[in-house]
Amino acid sequence: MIESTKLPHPAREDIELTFVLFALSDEARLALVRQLSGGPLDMVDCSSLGANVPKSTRSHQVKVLREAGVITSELRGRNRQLTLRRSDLDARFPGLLEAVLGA
Amino acid sequence: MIESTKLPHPAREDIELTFVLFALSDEARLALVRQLSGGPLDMVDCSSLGANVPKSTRSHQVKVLREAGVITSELRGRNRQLTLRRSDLDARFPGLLEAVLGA
DNA sequence: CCTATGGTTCAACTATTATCGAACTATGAT
DNA sequence: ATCATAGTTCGATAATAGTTGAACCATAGG
Repeated sequence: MIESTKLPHPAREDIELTFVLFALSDEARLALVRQLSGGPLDMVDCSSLGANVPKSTRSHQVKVLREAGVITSELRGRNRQLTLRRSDLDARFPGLLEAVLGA
Repeated sequence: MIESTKLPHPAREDIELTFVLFALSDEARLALVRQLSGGPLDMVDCSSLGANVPKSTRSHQVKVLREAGVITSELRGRNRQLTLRRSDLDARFPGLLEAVLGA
């Protein structure tokens, strides 16, 4: 049995710039990050992921962002709460997130 | 006969964020951009592109950056001079380049 | 004009990434 | 316990991106 409840997240110091840039270089993922900039959201409430998109695809997009260190995905009740790792990103790449979100 | 002397560059207003982020999400291309942040360089002098890398590969990497609007590639004599489009990028996505280069 | 240099383009191949259905897992509610 | 909900994981396939050699193009210099 694998602990799928706790998904792996990179530590702050292990977040790599190229991975972050790649994760943000997709319209759908970028839209999700914009939505999360307003505060944490349950995955099911993330309209930016698309209504008629299969959940396996949504899960994959979220995974890319999570593995890059852009968001956290925590189990809360029956849902997964997604949170933008704002302080980690700001600490590691000052100004980057602001510039991306401001654009 | 195709005008390969003048390669297409997107206008400032046509530079898209996701394309820029994608172009920068590759280590080799990012290294080139870092090198160009010190000023324009002829392609042949861009050590960041790798010494034993075939020219077709170098040309391709440069093309991705050019088509994304990150650099210009101008024919100067027998060489191609690469220039970081700093003012265009700053105008379009304030703070982005600084954040990426500063990281 | 001829040649060398620096680079582009093309075509084929490889590798990575995206999409999606199906099966499975975890939690909450009845 | 059963069931519905929310999501992950797996495996297959499609789409996109990277690498490279060979052929071609443009300019500088003899």
